[in-house]
Amino acid sequence: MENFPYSSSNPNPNFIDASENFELSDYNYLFLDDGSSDDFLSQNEIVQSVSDSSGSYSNNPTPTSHNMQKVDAKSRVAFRFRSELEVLDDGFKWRKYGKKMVKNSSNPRNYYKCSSGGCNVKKRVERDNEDSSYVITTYEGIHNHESPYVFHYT
DNA sequence: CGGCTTTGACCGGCGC
DNA sequence: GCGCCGGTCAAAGCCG
Repeated sequence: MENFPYSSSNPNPNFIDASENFELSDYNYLFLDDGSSDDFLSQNEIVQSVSDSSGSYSNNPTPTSHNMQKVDAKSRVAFRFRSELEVLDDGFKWRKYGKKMVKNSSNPRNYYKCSSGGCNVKKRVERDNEDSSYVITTYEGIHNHESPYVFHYT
């Protein structure tokens, strides 16, 4: 879990605590975008890349220090993990601003924005169409503040 | 009363 | 230009 790609830009112990909601082996790092191009993978392509690789991600980038740096530059990150709850507390306050049924999925997609003032980070959450015990969460942007639940040990 | 959800409307990009 | 599709707005309602 020390390779959690968001840890460098958003140190957040509470997110790691959320691991009790799913097995670590069920945690799948999906996609990382440096923002240099706009051809973000469609949701179908993301789901496809998961079912194809069945747990091992030889074709996908792994969170190295190199692309973690890229995350800091732009950041668009998708995760897929087993969870009964759609929204697990990742330490930030989110305000929902939309819900949409997307094509090729029977499940709705929910749109959230970080409710902290001036912070423009967005997040979208949807269930995996083929295995509804999985949840796909996509983060976009970098918080201009740290999590209100980060504790400092001095 | 203030902040958040809910929900349909609205809008912009893209393909035909 | 038109309609589909995904993303966002905002009015109304809900709840503390």
